[in-house]
Amino acid sequence: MALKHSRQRDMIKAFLMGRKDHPTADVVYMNVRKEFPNLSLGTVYRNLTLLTETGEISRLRVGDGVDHFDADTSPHYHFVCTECDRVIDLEMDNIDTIQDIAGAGFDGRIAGHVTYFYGTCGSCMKAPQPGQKSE
Amino acid sequence: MALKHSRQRDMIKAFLMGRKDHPTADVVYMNVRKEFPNLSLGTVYRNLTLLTETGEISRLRVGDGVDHFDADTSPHYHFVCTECDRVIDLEMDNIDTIQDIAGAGFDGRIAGHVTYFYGTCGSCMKAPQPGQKSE
DNA sequence: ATAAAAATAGTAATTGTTCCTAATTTATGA
DNA sequence: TCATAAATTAGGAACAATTACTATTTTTAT
Repeated sequence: MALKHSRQRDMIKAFLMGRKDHPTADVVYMNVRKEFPNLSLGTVYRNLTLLTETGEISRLRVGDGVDHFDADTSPHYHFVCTECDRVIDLEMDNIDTIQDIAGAGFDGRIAGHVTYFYGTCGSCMKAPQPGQKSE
Repeated sequence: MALKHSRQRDMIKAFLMGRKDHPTADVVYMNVRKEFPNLSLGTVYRNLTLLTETGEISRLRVGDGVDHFDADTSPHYHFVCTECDRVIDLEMDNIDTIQDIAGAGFDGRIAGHVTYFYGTCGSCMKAPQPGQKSE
């Protein structure tokens, strides 16, 4: 089970590191494929899972039914725009105290939490009507 | 489009109200079916969505890839046990200030947030090894 | 160079969910 | 009470995201 090197995995990780949005497996596939035409979607999924397991990237489940991936593994939170569906990094103070608040009076052990914020992003607030759902 | 009454919808809602765990569509289907043998899975999904839209129940996306439903629509948080997968209600103080913390220095408008806590629940902490995944 | 282990491409299968259609139920009101 | 229209249903097909399978190709250590 010793990890072996693979060009595909390198490309996938490099692609993710070059983006500040949070692409889905399909977006990774579509893009990496441009330079690696016979890349397989299964390979993308397998490597995204593998990289998640080794902690090199992280998997984001923001509730839209599709997994997003983030090469920035430092602890931070995400905002999901309900207009354009973009997933945006938030720079904000630590809120780990919510775990203490949640743990008070709870008989189990709280190991972590997942939080995402939603609303309207800056560009959608400025922008007119047209929903310019990006990808 | 005026809502009409339906026995199936009543049964589905009644079933949900009688449970304090947070069943998935399939669990609802399996159970309501016992008293309503020719219930269709599509009907369950459609009504769960409908009830969610009218605000009578709420949909929970805890990151396990399956939607859970909750007849308790009062604002509260959930804990997901990573051992038995149970989704448990938490009684805890308000943490809405996290939205202000997140909003500071963000150029969009934050309308809400979704948070769930995870760890080991009380009964799994007491219990021996065997993963007794319930449903 | 060789051979074992790991990874790949391509495709099939699975899962959770939504969509479709003809038949049935529900609400209305003559 | 009966007819009618609108909403809902059962059942199954369709769909989207993801995982599993398998023969072939790469990688890495000898």
